[in-house]
Amino acid sequence: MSSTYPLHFYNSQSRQVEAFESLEAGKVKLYVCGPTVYNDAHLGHARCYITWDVLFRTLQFFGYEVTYARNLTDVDDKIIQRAIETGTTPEAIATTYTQRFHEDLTRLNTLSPTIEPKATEHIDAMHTMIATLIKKNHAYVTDDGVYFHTPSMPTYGKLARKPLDALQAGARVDVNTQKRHSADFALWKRVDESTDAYGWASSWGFGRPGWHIECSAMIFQNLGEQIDIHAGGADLMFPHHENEIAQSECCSGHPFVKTWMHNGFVNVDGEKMSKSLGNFATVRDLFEHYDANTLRYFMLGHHYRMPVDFTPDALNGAKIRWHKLLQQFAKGMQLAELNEVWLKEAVLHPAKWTCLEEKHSDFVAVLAQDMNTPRALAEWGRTFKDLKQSQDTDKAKALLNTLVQEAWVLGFDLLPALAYLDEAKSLNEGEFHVVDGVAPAEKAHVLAQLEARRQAKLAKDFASSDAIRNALQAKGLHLVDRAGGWTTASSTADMT
RNA sequence: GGCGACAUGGCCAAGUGGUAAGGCAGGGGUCUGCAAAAUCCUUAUCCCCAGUUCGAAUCUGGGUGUCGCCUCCA
Repeated sequence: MSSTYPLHFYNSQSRQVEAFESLEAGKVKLYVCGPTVYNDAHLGHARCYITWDVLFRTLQFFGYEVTYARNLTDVDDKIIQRAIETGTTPEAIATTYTQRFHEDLTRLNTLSPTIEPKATEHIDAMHTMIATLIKKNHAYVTDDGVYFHTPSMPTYGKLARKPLDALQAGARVDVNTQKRHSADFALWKRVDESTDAYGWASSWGFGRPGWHIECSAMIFQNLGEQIDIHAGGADLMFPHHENEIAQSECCSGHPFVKTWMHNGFVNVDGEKMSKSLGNFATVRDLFEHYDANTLRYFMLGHHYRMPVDFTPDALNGAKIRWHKLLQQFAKGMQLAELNEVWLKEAVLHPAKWTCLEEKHSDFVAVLAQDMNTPRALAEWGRTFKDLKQSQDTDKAKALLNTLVQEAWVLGFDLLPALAYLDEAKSLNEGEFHVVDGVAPAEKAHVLAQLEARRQAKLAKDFASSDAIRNALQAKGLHLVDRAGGWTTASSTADMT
């Protein structure tokens, strides 16, 4: 189909934008580091998974058959710590937060990855890799586990460009005297089974896997020894991804990842948002004030590699913009005489594009150039503008179809436009409308007031009509007058 | 200390050496009894200095500032 369209991505390893060529024609193996499930996802996580969701969608848009693996780290000291604190088991913590993670991501409208491997289900694969690394003299056994010996790999540090001697110079003193080199890292960590029963038997004693080996093993088992794209947060580049390369390449003897991609952070007051700094806003908290599309619009308004500063002002700007777009979309549907049934069908089956078509040209070009979503949003906005200025039913239909297809690539859910369609329809039918944010008990009263105001306006008793308007506005209701004297009232509270 | 990234209008934010996308806010017009909403129009020479070039926001060097990684972290 369109798999020949030239794609370009920034490769963190070469530090430049490269022409993308998949290992196997028409197919892409994509791996993204997933969460450690011990806490709710915050906005930083949301950015990560939205970013790579768009990459997943983009690759498909360009005709690739993508195998997208995103793991779950369900064994980790933090999970165990959390279990101890709350008097439950690590498994229970992992299950709970895995479920909550899925709920959050579903709400964020991310596509499910093709596979979602769990660390605890790949212990055997880790053991196999560790055994191979020991055999090849890249790892050694100590009293407290197994370590990867970094000097055994001459090219160690090639991703983060941190040669071993540079690491040593600036490194803080490592307390672990068992390690032969301060940069060596654990593949397997032994624990005392009598006091710490959460672990697995191994040739090197009862214990738990090191963090880095998990991802390598999950990739080897599910995608193979060589993949096209490995993505994750910029903070994972070192040491996590560096160590993955070391283990994987020393184990297999050939290149591990073709293109490394890293997303920038979400900052708060100029500082990285993180659990350790405690300055995070969870996705769940944000859902109380912002819808998923708004969060996505906010994120995609920034290039994925750049840092994003999280401020209420910026998020509100995205919210206002997004809802204007929905409104325009609904108006367009009216003009094109398209209904709810059409939208639901179009959203469900948007995949019939031909992305080289003229109508997609600018949108496609900017996405193909290192996934420039800010530009893509601008191009998308131009189509909305065309729609807004369109007087022609057929043209509007075509534009709406384009918008639906492009919304799919960016991961926006257009179904909320139906609320605006309802609003527009009800006004056409000649009635008052009260939308979100008005308590049911209040609604009858508000409708009565709106009718009284309408009568006053018809009688040109503007003093009375203005008095009613002032009273309603004092209650936090926002009035929008339409033709025929009809009015829509909505709560302004949800626009904060 | 080592390595790296970034610095664009009131705010947010793109930008492939050829003369600054888009959004929010603001200003003006239209519409409306007024207001709101909607709609149309509208606002920059790109941190500083030097250099390369016919030409630089875009390349080079030097400053200044901010952030990140080097420790768990998306």
